[in-house]
Amino acid sequence: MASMKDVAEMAGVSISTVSRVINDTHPVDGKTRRAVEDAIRMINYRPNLLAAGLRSKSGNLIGLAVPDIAHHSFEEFIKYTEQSVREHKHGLIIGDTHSDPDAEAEFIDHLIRRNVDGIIFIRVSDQSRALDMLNETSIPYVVLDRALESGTVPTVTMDNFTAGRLAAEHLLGLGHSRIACLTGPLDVALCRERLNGFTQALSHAGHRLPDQWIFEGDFRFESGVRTVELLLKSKPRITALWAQNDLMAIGIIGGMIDHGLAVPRDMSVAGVDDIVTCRMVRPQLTTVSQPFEAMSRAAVQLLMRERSAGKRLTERIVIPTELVVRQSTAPPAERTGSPQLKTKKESL
Amino acid sequence: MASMKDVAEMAGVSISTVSRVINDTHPVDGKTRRAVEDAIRMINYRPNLLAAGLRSKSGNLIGLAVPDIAHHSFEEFIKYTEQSVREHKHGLIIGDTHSDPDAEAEFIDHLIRRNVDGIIFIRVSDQSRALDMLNETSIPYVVLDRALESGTVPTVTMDNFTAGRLAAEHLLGLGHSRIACLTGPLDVALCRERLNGFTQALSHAGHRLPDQWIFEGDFRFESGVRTVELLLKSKPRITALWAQNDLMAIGIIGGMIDHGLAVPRDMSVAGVDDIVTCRMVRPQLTTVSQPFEAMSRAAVQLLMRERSAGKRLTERIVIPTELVVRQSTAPPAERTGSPQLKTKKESL
DNA sequence: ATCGTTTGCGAAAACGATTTCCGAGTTCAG
DNA sequence: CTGAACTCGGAAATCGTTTTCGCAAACGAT
Repeated sequence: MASMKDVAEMAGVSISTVSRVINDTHPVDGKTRRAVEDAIRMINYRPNLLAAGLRSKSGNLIGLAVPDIAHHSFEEFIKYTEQSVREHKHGLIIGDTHSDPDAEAEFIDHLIRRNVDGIIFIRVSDQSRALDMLNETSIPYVVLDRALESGTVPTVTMDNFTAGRLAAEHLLGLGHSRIACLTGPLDVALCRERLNGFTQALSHAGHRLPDQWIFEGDFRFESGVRTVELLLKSKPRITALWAQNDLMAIGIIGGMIDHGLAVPRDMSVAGVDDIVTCRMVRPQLTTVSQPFEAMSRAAVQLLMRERSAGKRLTERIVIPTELVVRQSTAPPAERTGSPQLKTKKESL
Repeated sequence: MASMKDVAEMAGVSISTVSRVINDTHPVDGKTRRAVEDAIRMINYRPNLLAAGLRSKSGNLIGLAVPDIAHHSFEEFIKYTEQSVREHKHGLIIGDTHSDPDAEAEFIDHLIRRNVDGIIFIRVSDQSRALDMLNETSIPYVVLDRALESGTVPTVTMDNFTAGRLAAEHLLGLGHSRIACLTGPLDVALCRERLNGFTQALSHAGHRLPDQWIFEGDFRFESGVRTVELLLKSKPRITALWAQNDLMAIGIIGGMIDHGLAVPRDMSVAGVDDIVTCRMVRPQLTTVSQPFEAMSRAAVQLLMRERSAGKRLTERIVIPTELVVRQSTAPPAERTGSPQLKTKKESL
């Protein structure tokens, strides 16, 4: 591989000058500059990023820690983060933590050793060692999608409160009043936040959300399926359900179909995220969008700003969200006299 | 950050010895070794990967070039590749090429400058510049999932021929004889390979696959939806359809439901890949599995072997596949006298 | 005419590891 | 007892950049 030295020799200048031409870090005479550029092209020179990073203490890298790479709720974060990182002329190094603190710490250790310029966490846990490790360095980091309790960590989240409110208002608007909710793990702040928005909108409309209508899930498809079983057992006669993410909502739909029930006929279902799968299932899922691209961009930009500011910023960026109406929600069916109810195998 | 020098001083040895302890590259006396290890722990020393990589010409990195990070058919490749790479104590740097040769070349350039130890392509195109660039270096690479025409490139693929055969045999076994196929782009070798296995199994059973029953798609969900429109226009009276990937198969199911048709009642549908979405849609999709994990592991291992062999290997690894039967396939319905046919809005 | 300031460039010192070379002491076979 | 081989470890070169320092020439303002 050709090195700067080769370029310098070929162009008849010093190594320093070559570096200056490449990085535009100091004025260089037009003629000299052209000579260097020609030489670079001539011998197909590629600046070595390890050497540059070693000296300048910037690996030209961003790290991305994800709890599960193949999880549908994260794939778009990964995609847009990569895109944004690349626009900033950096590389993206990705690590799957499997939600395991040890794996996470190991990955962060690896990143530190690589002189990364910043790290993005998707859904780090509150008691993660990783953030402590990073606080001993000067490496900027951002937590995406999950605000932490401690207010000192920079985060980028969607407007979770409004998400809950939008879902509730949509269902209320269709005429529903007996509405249940399938939440994520309630020890996670964003779930409580979404739930707050949801209940507040309900109570504004004069409705309550009794505790028996709140189901706690784990954000995975199976949660939704299992919740249908619970519903069939307790038969709370609800007419609509809002799941706090799409995967669970799709699980609800699947579970209902498995029991001979139909959505939205027998129950309206809505979710959160607007993952691509929403358009693949039937009925297509009504949902509140997670602004994946805007959030990813904001996270990368925050990192870059933090780097150039040279100090930790503790911003909490909140990206607005909106409702996407599709097929899984409709006005509540009349409970009696409806002919199809008679042919149903089961009912809620 | 502490450096080797600090460790050496603290342990009262030379830098070389510290390096030898860390890399186990030369015998070191037990006492000295312990002194060094203590010092390392004491000052929380982390070897710098950039410095190490610069000198040893190994970035401890694997690059992964993907046409679309958020595409469901790839996400499991990404996940398992990351896992396998990490087991080999390397980092994974990921790039989305958007199937664009320029973006791809730019990413490869970036990787070369980082002294990566190997590169995995998912579905590189035949006329990609990237492979030429790499052939000028000594960096090993592997193409995952799509065998190239030119036999000199190391590849890891599933057994595409058998995939086609398994799909056909399954549908034949259920009693179908009028079976259509929705292929991927037919200029792609693996699609023809799958089709060959499919048609061969059909003809072994004494059936033909007429040209009008072969539809060419692009591996995306919308292809499936669109194909249903075509089927409704030409009404070929087929009873089963095999799509060459799950996304298109799920599109078929969606399109049929949109037209008041049901799967497998009105048509059996099968796919290829066994992505997680298969279990989320209703009916759950019968499919031929893509062995994501085995393929990813094989690709990473091939890279590592190539590195230690010190020369290009041109292996073509083929991983076996198997049929996964779920709900979207069933024996063909009787075409006449079937009561539900009368209530259908449309029919194939 | 003089004194700063800017422009333009080279020499050389980092950055933090690995690797080569070498030398001193031990062990062991013949 | 001797030479070869092995064990252990230090000094120094090296990887390919960036960055600091210094110097000379040109420039602009007083």
